[in-house]
Amino acid sequence: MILTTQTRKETEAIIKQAARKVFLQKGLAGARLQEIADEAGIGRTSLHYYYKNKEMLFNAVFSENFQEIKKRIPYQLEENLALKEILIQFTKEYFRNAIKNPDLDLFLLNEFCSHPELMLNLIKGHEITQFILQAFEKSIQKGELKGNAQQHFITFISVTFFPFAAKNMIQQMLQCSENDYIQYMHSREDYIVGFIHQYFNSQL
Amino acid sequence: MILTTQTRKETEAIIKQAARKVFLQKGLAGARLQEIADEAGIGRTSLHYYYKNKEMLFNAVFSENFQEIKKRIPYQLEENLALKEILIQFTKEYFRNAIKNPDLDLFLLNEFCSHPELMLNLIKGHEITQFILQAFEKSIQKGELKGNAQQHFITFISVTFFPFAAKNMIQQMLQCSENDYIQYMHSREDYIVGFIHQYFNSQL
DNA sequence: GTCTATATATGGATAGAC
DNA sequence: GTCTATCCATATATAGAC
Repeated sequence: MILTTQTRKETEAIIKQAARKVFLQKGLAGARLQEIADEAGIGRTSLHYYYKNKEMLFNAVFSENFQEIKKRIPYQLEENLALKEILIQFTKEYFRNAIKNPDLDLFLLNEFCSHPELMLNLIKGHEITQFILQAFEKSIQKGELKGNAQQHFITFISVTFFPFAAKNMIQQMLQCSENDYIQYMHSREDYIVGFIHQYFNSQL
Repeated sequence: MILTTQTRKETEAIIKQAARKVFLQKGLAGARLQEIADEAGIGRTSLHYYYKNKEMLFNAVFSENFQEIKKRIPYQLEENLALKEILIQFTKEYFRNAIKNPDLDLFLLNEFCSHPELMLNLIKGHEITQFILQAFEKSIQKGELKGNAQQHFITFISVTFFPFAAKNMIQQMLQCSENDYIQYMHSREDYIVGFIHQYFNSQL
């Protein structure tokens, strides 16, 4: 670490980055303040100077991860864009950001179990879920799609979200390196666009 | 709880079931022995009579979950079954078992992160992954499918596995009860069969 | 703002009566 | 085989010197 005079904000940023790494790997219960302090290169008790306790540190980190996930989701989608276009835009934006941070997805999935109230807020503050779900419903009404909006929706988030959440599982199933995995995800973006087109064609 | 004379095995079964519930929910680090004991209806310290410590209890439970996942996977698939049939049979068998135990899927996903070596064994002992992957490759060679076997494979496990791993997330996104979720998963089985048929048709 | 020392809380493990 | 009491380790949190 380079010795310079750091502002409080800078030190906090270093701590949060260290904490993020440990929390994503070990979870809230499994993370040790010692490990976070080591990772940040400061004394363990100094952590308390910046963040009163573990939970507040977790919340600080979490609310940033939270923002990061939001950034993956294009909320400027126009109202009367065709469903196909909505899905394609969503996918591109999501992939662009998720490839950089695939660890966040599994973390989120776990948070939905352990802190459902918090996650409900994330969803509610940001009505993309309802927007896409309703777009599916409209599309069914228009006769572009058959069947059930919920099932289509589940399929869509499965093929986009899961490959990131299951990063480690996929690597081991395909017996490939991390680099190979990243390659697969890069080419998966185009694959999904094709998948969306076929999904609509085959339903007619 | 009904008071009868229990054999050691029976008591162990009760403890493991209680422990399973708590471990799946909280993970190894987050689980409290007190909670497991309460759930099992015995004293906290009595746990130690049956299992020396937390880790041994965890391993006992884990090795059973391990068996349970194996049961979901039909390994008696015939060699020259058509890919479409392989996928349909796999899906039916998987859903039949996963609906009863959707919690296991997220647990597994996490284990692939925290204990990759163990999980690799699970995969290797049971070559279903390679079998399906190769079936995709053969199908591409035969001209039934276009594109990349790995991408098709990832899509297939995404649409089958993810809806269980993301149980809580889906419930909150769709703002539905647990019963509604189970209903969706029951009807999803047929949806997936349709999905598989369309997947092949649209590729021609 | 960081360190040493120390307090406190929690939870896991053991001993021994019954 | 279960309970009470107790111990001990770990990890979080605080106080106060520097």
